[in-house]
Amino acid sequence: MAAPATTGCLTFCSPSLFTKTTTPSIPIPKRLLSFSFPTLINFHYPKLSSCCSPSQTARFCSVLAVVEEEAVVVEDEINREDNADGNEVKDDATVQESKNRARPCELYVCNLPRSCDIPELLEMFKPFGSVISVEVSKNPETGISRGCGYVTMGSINSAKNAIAALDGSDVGGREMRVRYSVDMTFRKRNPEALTSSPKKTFIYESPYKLYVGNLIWTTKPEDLRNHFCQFGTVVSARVLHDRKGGNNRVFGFISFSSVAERDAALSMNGTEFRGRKLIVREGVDRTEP
DNA sequence: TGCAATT
Repeated sequence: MAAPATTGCLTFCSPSLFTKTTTPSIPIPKRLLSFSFPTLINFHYPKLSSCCSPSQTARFCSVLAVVEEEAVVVEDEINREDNADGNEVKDDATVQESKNRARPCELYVCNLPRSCDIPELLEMFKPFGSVISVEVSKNPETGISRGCGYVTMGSINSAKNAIAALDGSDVGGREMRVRYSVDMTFRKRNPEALTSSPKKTFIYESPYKLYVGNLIWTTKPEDLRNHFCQFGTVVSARVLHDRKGGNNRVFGFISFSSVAERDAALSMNGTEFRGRKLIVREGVDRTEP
């Protein structure tokens, strides 16, 4: 039997996080999740086995987190003691922690070709918003992909868009499935859970939103994002198609991380984008209740 | 290598 791999790579986003995770009591953060920090630090763990139990190591060697732009650690499950008998005894704190594990932007991806790895997955999801993390589940002994993985997006909106665009699409001859990830701790293999959407609605778009009209038919969210990122951090980009009543218009919404960025982007009104004069004005907030 | 898979 091949020895389990002992290397992994985690990307951190702030110095304090880095410091915290390198203390002996909390050797490795289990999860990387959303929201902004300014600094990205790459940190490699050459010897996971020296600070984790074998089972924990096995879990970890199948995970490689790729973090772009923003992230923060919210859990340190790896530090939890293994039960000596191997029995699943969960204390109240553990149960509570799992219940609190709201991951509305995390997607479960399956039916991937075994050859599909993190960079390829990242490329597929990037057009739909900032990608917080990409993981591919692998057999720790063989290192071969299990054909499924997790992609955490930076917003519910980008998660939704990614599902809409990517679920059922062809990846290497297979029909890739993209669903919201669900916590399997309490409801193992519940088929309904596969189609469930997050209970909690967080922020779909930032309040600093603009309407962008008069787009050409082929405009994609990433085109909008690329065009407007010169003004700062694009939180979300959406493109809508309206062909009702003889209309054939394409418009979109773009949101920024600050009012200053939003205001700067207003200057695009009347400018040309792919042969058409853009209409850019303040977006009406129609966030769902 | 696969028709279900959940870190």
